[in-house]
Amino acid sequence: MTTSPSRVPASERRQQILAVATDLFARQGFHGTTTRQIADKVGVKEIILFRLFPTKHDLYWAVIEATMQAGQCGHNVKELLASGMDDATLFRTLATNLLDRNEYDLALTRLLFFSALEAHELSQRFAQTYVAAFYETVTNYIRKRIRDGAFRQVDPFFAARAFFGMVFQYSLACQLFGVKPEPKKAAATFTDIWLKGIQR
Amino acid sequence: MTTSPSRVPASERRQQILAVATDLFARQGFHGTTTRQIADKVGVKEIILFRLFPTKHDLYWAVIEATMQAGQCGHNVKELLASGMDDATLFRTLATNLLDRNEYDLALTRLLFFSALEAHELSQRFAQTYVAAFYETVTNYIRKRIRDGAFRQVDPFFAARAFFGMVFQYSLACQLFGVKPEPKKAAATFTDIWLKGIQR
DNA sequence: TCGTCATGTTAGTAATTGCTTACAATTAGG
DNA sequence: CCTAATTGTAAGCAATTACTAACATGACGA
Repeated sequence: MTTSPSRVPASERRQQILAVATDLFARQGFHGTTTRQIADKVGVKEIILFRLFPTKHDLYWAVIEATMQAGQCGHNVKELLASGMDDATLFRTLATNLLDRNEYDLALTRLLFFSALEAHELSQRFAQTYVAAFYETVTNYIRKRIRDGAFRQVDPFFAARAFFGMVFQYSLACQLFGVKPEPKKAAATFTDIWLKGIQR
Repeated sequence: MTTSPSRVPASERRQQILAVATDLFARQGFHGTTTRQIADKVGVKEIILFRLFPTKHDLYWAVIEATMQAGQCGHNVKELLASGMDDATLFRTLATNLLDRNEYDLALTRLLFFSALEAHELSQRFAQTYVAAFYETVTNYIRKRIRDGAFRQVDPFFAARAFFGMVFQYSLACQLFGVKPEPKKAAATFTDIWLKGIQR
C-alpha cells in the first residue's frame, strides 16, 4: 500500500484512502493524524486526497460513517435472541461475541472514543441510534423473560446495561489498559453472576 | 484567570498553568491543545510556560501525575470496606460514589482515556498501579465474604470487575455519550442484580 | 543605593499544518 | 487520431506549531 501503482480509478482510490485513514484516525485520533501522513501511506500526493474529500473533516466523517456501517458487533443479536437457546448459553454467546472482536470493531471502538472525547457530534448520534437500538432489542428480550416468570421484576433496561457494562468495560480494559484478556473465563463468570442475579 | 495580574511567584504560576492545562488537555486531548491556547487562558506569554515546563510533553505528564494524585475516586474504599456495613448498603455506596463524581474525577477520566488512546505510557502505568490496587482491595473483601459463606464460590477478581464494570460503563455512557444520568436508580439496580448474583 | 535575580514582554525561529495553483501524463470515446 | 476529462506530480501557499533569543522591569537584600 506504500507503493504507488500509477493510475487507479477514483472509486478504488477512495476505498484505499478510507482504509488507511480509518487505521490512522483510530490509532492517533483526528488531531494526531495529518493529511500528509495519510497520503504518504496510500502512496499518493495530498491533492488526490483533497480532490476526493474536500477537507480533512469530510474525510473523518466519511471514515466514521463507513466504519459504523461496516461494524458487525451486535449484528446478529436479534437472531441469537430469537434462537430459543437457554439463557445461560445465549448470554455467554453474546458476551463472547463482544469479547472476540475483529479488527474492524476494535477500530470502531477507538474511533468512537476519540470521537466522543473530541466532542464530534457524530459520536452522540451514533450512541443514540446504533447503541440505543441494540439496548432496546436486549431490553425487550429481558422484558419478555420477566413476563415468562423466568426473570425477577427488575428494570429491564438497567439490567441490559448491567450485563453489557460488565462485558464491555472488561473489553476496554483489555484493549486500552493492557489487562490480560481471558475472554472465556470472563464471559462465563459475568454471565453466571448476572443470570443468578436476575433469575427467580 | 484570563486577566494578567502582573507579577506572580513561580510556584503560584505553576499551579495556575497546571489548572488551565488540566482543563484543556482533558477536554481536547494532547494533540488538540496548543501551548499558545494554554498560555492565553492563563493570561501570560508562552515563554513563561516553557520556563516552568521545558516541553509540552513535560507539562502533559505533570498534569497527569497531579490529576492522578488529586483524584479521589476510590480514595475511601478501604474505610468503607472495613466499616462493617451490610453488603447492600456498602456496594450501593461504592456505586454512588463512582457515579457522583466531582469535576476533578471527570477530568481524570477524560485524561486517562485520551492518554490510553494516544498510547502514552503513563496510562498503562496508571492502570497497573492505581486501578490494580483498587481492584485488589475489593477482591480481598469479596474473598473474605466467600470464606464467611456469605458469597458463592466465584472468582473474586472477576466478580469485582463485574460490579465496577457495570457502574463505570454506565458512568462513561452518561459522561461521553449523552445518556441521561439516573445515579440513584443505577446504583440500586446494579447492586441488587450483582449481590443476588453472588450471594448464596 | 545598587546589583541581582526572578518575572515579564517583544519578536522572532524553523518546521509543520491543511490546502492550492499550475501543469504533465494517461485514459476513454467520438 | 484528437480532444477532453481524469489522474497524477511538483512546488509552494499562508497560517499555525512548539519553542527561543534578547531585552525590559519589578522586587528585595546588602
